[in-house]
Amino acid sequence: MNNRSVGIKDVAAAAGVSVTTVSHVLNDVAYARVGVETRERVHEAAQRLGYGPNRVARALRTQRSGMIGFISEEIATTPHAGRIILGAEEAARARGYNLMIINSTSTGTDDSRESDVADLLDRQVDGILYATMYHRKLAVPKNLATLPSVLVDSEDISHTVSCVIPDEFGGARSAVQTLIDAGHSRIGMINNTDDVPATHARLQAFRETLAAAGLPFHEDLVQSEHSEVPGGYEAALRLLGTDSRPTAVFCYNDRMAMGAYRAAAELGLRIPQDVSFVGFDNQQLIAENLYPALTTVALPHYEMGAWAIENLIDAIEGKTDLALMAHHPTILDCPLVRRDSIAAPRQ
Amino acid sequence: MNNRSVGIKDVAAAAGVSVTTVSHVLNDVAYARVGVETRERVHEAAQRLGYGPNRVARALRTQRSGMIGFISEEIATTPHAGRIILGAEEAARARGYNLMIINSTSTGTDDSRESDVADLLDRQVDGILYATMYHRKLAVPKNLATLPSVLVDSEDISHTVSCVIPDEFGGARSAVQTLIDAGHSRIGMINNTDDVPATHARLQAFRETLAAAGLPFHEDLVQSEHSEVPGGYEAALRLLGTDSRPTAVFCYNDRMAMGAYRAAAELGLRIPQDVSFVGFDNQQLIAENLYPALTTVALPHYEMGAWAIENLIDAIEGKTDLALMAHHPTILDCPLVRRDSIAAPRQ
DNA sequence: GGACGTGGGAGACAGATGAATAACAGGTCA
DNA sequence: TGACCTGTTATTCATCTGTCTCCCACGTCC
Repeated sequence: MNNRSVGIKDVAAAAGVSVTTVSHVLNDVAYARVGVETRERVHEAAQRLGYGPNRVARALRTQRSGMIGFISEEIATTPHAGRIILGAEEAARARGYNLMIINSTSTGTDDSRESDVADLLDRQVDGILYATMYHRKLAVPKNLATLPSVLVDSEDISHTVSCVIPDEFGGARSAVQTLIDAGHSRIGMINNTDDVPATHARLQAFRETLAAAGLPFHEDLVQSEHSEVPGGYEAALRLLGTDSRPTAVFCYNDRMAMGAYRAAAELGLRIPQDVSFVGFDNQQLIAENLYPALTTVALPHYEMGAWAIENLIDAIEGKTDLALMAHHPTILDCPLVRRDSIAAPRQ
Repeated sequence: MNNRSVGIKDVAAAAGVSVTTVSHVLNDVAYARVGVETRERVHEAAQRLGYGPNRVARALRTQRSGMIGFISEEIATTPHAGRIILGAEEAARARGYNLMIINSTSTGTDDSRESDVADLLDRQVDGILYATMYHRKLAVPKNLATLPSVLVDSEDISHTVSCVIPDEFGGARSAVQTLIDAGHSRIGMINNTDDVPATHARLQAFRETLAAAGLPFHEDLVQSEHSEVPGGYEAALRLLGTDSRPTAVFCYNDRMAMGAYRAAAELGLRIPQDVSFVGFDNQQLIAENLYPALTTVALPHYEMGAWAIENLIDAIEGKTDLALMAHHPTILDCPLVRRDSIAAPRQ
């Protein structure tokens, strides 16, 4: 189909017109006046030869590469990256853009981060999507602001780059509310110990949602540990290993919930009959495969990737001004994914 | 640092020489003779202005874009994609290349696959890496063979495109051998029902390894199911729910092992005291977090990504001929990752 | 016969690279 | 002493593949 080495010249020769005319016809240039019959000859020739415009040459002339740089931290270590890439890639392709991927390390120096951006700049990308693997506030490379760019899952300390983040608070609220709606009044939380926005927002939502329902908040029903499976296990042991245990637990993430499941099993507690759980992150490998399957809150990674690209392209094409959104992050919903880990408390 | 809109012309003007001279100096062209003092002026000017060559213009002129197309199926659905991307990206960057990512669906038509490739061809990529998410034999898009390309984790039916795949057989052999070495003589296997190379190779390795150790093969100690957690659970119930149960089980993958863990727990069997397990895939989220942590075989996704890029670039730069390797796939090791799910059988 | 409408082409241009060549100092030879 | 050669240093010009801004040719109409 698409033979390499067939250029606009070949099409022009085949159609018996000049390259200018071919360009005009194929790009459907508004001001160009070309006869209907000529247009057909051009289209037919292009089709027959399998002509596709050389995007590199076009980029040089138009100063638009149609490429968007995608910088991601730690691409391989979390499944989240894949969802962001997918959302971004599909959105980009739908509008005729492609993605160039660069993997950055979260341990990199400012200089290395800046040179990652410089790399993309040399490639003449039209915009940059900068993704981090968990929600935090960071100092972006200085040169990032030289073209349209969007931060995914993080906030720019200086508020110069616009960003899109998940609604931690709302997600946590619906998680807790679901437990309340199921009839629970003594609810515990297993939290993270890291000082990141999610830790604080989810705890805050936990407290406020309880308060809104007229339920008391007990300090000792919140146990914090490192946000991995072993941490969840330890925290759950403390939380559930007493007579005054909660009948439901909101876990900081699905990994901690996985640890909590084991703690419950060891304590002889059945899920959800004896204790209900709700997680956060919707890591499918875990949430779908735990037994019983875990009800959890999904992070909108796909949606954030797509949102970022849509707005980036709008900015590139002059339809939006990203600077206007830079001061306040865009917040996307974290929907609850219902599975089987919640039941009414036993009387 | 890197200001956009500073071109070779600006450097030339600043250094008081022609653009050609700047090009010669910065590219360290062998045949160009430029005085030492002039060279210094050029370097100093380039440095001062923060000049970086416009890769698009260079690509047009040299007919080399320095970009490699990366087509992946189902980027988001498995963590494997991330490892391949990471291996590929790091290898590419180390040699001055960048990656353009395209997501393809395994359900796509031949036409859509061909147009994915055409997209990359229009972008003038120097080579293409085509990755699938599980090992199988497939018909590659016809236009893939028009430039250097490598298939990752799959084989080309027609043997025209070279490929790199995991050593399924060797990996399965070391898994089974480890069980034998631990003292087990009655070993079961939980297999997949899909007709893919891994299913057959792993079963074959299972039989041959038992035979090599002088152990008998019992038909009923191999149970097959759909290769997900529920399948593993069902198969394990059949395998372990009898008096003549094996003392160790080799699982087709870590997800099936996860299901098997639950079956063992329900049957009151302790791992590894009553039954040992070994998995396949090394899906960290599962293998590290099951209790006890799962000993398993790692698939060399990172290594396959890196190998593919190295050989692709060698071919692009004329250092290798990929066609020579096309007839036989390159096979990479699947190392065993020891954790805590294997013990000696009880007397 | 000049304005105007229509169909299409010539040539500059984007930012680099590479082959060919100019400019010049110094040396050689008749 | 002038013609010629040589080696060094750097420049000019063409090229890569499209796009885009004029500009031209031709007919027609008042």
